[in-house]
Amino acid sequence: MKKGSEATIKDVATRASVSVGTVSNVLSESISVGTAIRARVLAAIAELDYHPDQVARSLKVKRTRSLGLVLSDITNPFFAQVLRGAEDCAMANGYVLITLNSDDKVERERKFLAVLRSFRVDGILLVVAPNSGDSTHIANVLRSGTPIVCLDRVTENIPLDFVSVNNVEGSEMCVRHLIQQGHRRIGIITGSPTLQPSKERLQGYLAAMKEAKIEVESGLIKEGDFHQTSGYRLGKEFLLSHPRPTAVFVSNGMMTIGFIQALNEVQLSCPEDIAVASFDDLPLAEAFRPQITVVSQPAYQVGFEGAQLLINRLQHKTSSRTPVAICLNPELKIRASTATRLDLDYPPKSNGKSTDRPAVAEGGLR
Amino acid sequence: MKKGSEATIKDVATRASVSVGTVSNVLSESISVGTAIRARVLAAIAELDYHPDQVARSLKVKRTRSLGLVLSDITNPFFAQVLRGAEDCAMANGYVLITLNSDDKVERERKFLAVLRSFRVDGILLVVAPNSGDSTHIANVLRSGTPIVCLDRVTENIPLDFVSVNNVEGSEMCVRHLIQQGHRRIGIITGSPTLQPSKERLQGYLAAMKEAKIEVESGLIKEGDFHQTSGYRLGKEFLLSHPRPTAVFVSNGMMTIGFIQALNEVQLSCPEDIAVASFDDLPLAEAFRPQITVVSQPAYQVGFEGAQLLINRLQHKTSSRTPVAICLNPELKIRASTATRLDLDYPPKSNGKSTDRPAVAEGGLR
DNA sequence: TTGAAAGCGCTAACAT
DNA sequence: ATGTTAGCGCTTTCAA
Repeated sequence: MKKGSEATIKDVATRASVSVGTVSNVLSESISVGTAIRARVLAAIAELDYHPDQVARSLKVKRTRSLGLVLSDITNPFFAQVLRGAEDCAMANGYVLITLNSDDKVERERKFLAVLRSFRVDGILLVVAPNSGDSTHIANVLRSGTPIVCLDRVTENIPLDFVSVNNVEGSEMCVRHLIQQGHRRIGIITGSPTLQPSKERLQGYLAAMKEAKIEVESGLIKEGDFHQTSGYRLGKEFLLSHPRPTAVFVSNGMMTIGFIQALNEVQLSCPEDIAVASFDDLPLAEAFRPQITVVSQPAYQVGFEGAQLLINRLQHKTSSRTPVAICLNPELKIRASTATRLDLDYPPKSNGKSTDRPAVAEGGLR
Repeated sequence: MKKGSEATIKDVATRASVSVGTVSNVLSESISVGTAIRARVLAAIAELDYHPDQVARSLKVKRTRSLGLVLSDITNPFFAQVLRGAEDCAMANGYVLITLNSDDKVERERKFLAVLRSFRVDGILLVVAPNSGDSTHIANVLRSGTPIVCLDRVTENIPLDFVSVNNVEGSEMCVRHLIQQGHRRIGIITGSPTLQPSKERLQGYLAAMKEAKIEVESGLIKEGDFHQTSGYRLGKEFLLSHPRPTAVFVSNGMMTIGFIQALNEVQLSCPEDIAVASFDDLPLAEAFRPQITVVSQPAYQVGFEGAQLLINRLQHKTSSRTPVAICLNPELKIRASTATRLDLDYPPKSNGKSTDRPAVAEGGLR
């Protein structure tokens, strides 16, 4: 073995005066080896600082003990948590994770899947980018024999294992809560309409409104893209509109940051002038004044269970041929941003309480 | 080639009726191949959906085209940005990134470095965990011939390439700004004293204070750990202390979130009652009311330049044997949280302005 | 320009 | 219990 390069199994064998097969046996621990020889081999391994070559091993055994994780953007705290969950599960099972950020671009997704195929990852965790119906690149991966587990969103055409959160129920709970607080004129900032969770959260909103027999004007639904800037822009629109909604449900955390920013610029206070609730818990949701009511997603768990599902498939512990769908429950955390209870009598008596809420008096309670 | 597994170069060769060597040649594009044959090979590749086996290739060429990134916690927005920078640079150069979260635990770091060695990554980007002087695991990686570039922090004993931000200057600028605003009684919440950036930020604070000839009482320095909860806990301590500091410099972003939380619980307003400045820009620093004055770090660039440096080493574009140190400049972004200018006359006239700032009158301006 | 074949480090089947 | 060896898919010499 030359300095400046890794020792090989052959170096170890030579130093311990045994055959490579024997070294391999002490390494694998499945085939028993004589105690004396075993000790010699172990000593040689330590002395040479030998680290088995996974590359060579992978070529031989046709498994790399690595998983791919393609997600939209690690900068989003939700996905950072998903990653931690997936990593913990992967490491616990001896797998290593290769993470790639698709930025929700199909071209990037396509390229990254190709890269992961070349690297021969054993399986892939995928947060699909919104695609325009063409998912041949995904189908091709499957045909090559590499299992895929979808996280957070499903593919349109291909039936796949997938782990997600009950978005419909989450936003339904949340909007129902707003309604219970007396709100009728409730706005929503949605994500891109091509994204599954975005659609479902809108759906939950609509369901809750319908349940309460509240008609939804089109102006109350504004289409964002799950990024901070759209939350800011559309927040501004809502806040400056007449009549203003009395409550807004922002359908993800990044947009909520933007919304709060808008709220601060306009001179309105929350929850007196307008109530706010958000999908996604954020470390800062509790730091804001007021603290934000949120639908909290078990993000870490999404990653962990996804990885577990994938690994089970790889080890054939999951026998069913049909896709497994795990749907985790979100949790509504009611905080100060929706604390004000609107008066349900209409028209409101001039008791002074509603003087600073013209929007409510004008259009909130029909 | 069987269905359910990847096609090999041999499959392609057979289908195109050429030798594997020829297929390899069209793939590498370095050796010219007859146009007709070339076309046949390309067709076969497409038909078989062939993806070259990087594992086999790596074994042969002794390079995996993968890099390792060991950082403390991807949940911290700073590191999420670092990752994006490193990934972009890596992908642009045909490398794939394997990211591992050490949680600043040496045992995890040790294990992960071993994993990365086994996976034969070509190089490693490392945000070192605070170690107790023992960095043999790092030295061993180097001896094996794998280059390491340190990010954000340096190792104590081993001279390594490294990319970081000028922490001393950053916090010095910031504290100097607070002093210019008339503050004298300035508190600081530090990170773990074992962490390089933490030490340096404290150092900058001390330098600015010394420069202004302000004596620093020990009570003004509180030791946190760069996590949200310590910012909250120590924030509470500061805010409830008598005399209270008139300004606090929180030395990282996570702790600032906690600090704001504390600020909201105590009935104090910022910047009137107390000014706040933070190391690390956060997406929410601008969303808070008031907007927070911050020392913004070029996090993305840290990752990008680090990866570039590493790749240059791998491709022998960086000839120097001695370690390269890149130190990026942070930027002070002055915002509303430090907007109030304290009266510099002492003792303050009873003009009503200072009545709600007993701490200033009592101990701030000596 | 193209083909044939050695060999990268490892595992596993087989031989001793 | 231990040693020997073929071969995983590829690149790269060398020969044709």
